[in-house]
Amino acid sequence: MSDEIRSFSGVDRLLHEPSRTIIVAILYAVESADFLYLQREAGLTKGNLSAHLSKLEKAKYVEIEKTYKGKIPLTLCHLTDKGRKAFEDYREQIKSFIDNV
Amino acid sequence: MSDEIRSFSGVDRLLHEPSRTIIVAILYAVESADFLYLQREAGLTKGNLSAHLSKLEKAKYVEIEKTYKGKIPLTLCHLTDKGRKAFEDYREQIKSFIDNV
DNA sequence: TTACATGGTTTGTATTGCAAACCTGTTTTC
DNA sequence: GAAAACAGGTTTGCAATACAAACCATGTAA
Repeated sequence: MSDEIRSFSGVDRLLHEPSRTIIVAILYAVESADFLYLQREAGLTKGNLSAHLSKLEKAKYVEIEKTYKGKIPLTLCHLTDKGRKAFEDYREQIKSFIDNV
Repeated sequence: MSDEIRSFSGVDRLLHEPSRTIIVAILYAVESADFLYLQREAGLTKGNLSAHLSKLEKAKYVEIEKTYKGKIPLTLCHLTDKGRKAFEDYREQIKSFIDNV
């Protein structure tokens, strides 16, 4: 078996969870998104999105900024450099796996 | 966001677990493998491999045949048509995701 | 007989993904 | 101006998971 395939076991588990893959893919494209936009686009419940964002934040993959739009809260999220790189690496690894099966 | 990306949330969870992805990738290539060969190739503990194989068997993705090589047990595994197709679909979905980010 | 491989399976545990319930404030309704 | 409804999230409860360690049944060696 090729190393590309075996190395797949070391894939970034944080990004390998589909909900989070989607969240990060969105953030990768738009640079900044608010909570509700992310929720709609990713098709997640609030609780779910909140939990996933917390994990991504804890890993320093995303930065979360809590502000206000007038008087209502507004949570803005954007990918950090670390998160951006992790996502690029993840894609490379997946791609390499697929190409080597 | 493109549908390819959103549809990623519906990815086959059984195959999306790296250990199982590797197991199935091996079986996809060799048609038939025994337990210990799989263990070495996939780099898993016996317990782990046993558990993953059980899940794949329950989903009818693999067939497990317990025979003997002389007097010692020999467990042979091979992909079913269903498993083969599921793996092909999985790869397509992943590929489509990557290409559309 | 006792020890030690071989080929696995079962058990224990910590982590997870998810939805439902909850919370804090704001706006509307009466 | 109190009560109800809503917006924007967070916390809680639970079932399912991945993993390794312990276990088991059989066969071989000392």
